[in-house]
Amino acid sequence: MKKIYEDFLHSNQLKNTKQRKVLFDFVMNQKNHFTKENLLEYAQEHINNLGIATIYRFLHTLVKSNLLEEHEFGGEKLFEVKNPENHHDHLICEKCGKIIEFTNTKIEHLQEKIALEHHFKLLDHKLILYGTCQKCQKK
Amino acid sequence: MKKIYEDFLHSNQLKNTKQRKVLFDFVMNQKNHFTKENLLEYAQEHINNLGIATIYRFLHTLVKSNLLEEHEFGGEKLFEVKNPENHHDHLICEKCGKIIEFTNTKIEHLQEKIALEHHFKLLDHKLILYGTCQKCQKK
DNA sequence: TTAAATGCAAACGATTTGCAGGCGT
DNA sequence: ACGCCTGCAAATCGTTTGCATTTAA
Repeated sequence: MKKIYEDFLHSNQLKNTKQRKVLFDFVMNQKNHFTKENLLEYAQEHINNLGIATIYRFLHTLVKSNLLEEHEFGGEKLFEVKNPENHHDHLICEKCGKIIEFTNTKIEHLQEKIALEHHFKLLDHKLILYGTCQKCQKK
Repeated sequence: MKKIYEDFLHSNQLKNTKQRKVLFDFVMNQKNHFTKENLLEYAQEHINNLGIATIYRFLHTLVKSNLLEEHEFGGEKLFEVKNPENHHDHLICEKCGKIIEFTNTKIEHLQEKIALEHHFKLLDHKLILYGTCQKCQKK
């Protein structure tokens, strides 16, 4: 993962600055979703005067490099490390915001079939289920 | 549809102003997606000095009343008349932006199953397939 | 009559941009 | 040394809000 990133930087004549190193360290260790504030907070503990613009520029870079995925679930944008071998979709509780990840190969196959029927080449998809989790149903 | 809307207005002590009438006329005749600019353009042909704030307030009202659905596909927000009997998902060409609507009951059933497995009560879902349409593949 | 709605402009939050100086290669 | 990168502040974009005035019921 780190290697892919550094190769990406190199092949695009991008420099591995100390800001990017810190930012990438944070991202690489995220198992779940994170916001730009999470990233900013971490970064500012390590680098003085780190500007918000750097955060935005970095996130764009990672999304373009296909190492990060951007979600807009509820209000704020969430980012997540994109791992092709570990694709998943999301089930979200509308009351408490809890996010559950799932995969379903049957649905994925059906998606391919639908794309085919419309002569599309399928590149990506986004499936979000909104509901109420068990705890919130009881309340 | 118009009746549902007027009932909604009445039961919420909302007034059927000339602005809302014009705005609703536009919305009611949309078979596909439209943007707030589409709505604004139409409305300003009929009413002088119609402010953008009125557009936003009207759209909120309709979304709350459950007569409109809001999408955030690519860049700008799209609105669409919400018809429970005609639910559908979207297949989008990433090159030309073409949007195709589809329904697939098998997928819907699988979604219910997934929600059940996680003890969620399923309320809504959003499925978007991104791909390249036939025309754009040839280019 | 009176509560809600409108237009306007100012306020707002998130994101982007231009630029002068700094830093990695 | 060169060109990319950064921090900063100003600019921008979409959207929201406060307020004085108008309008539907």
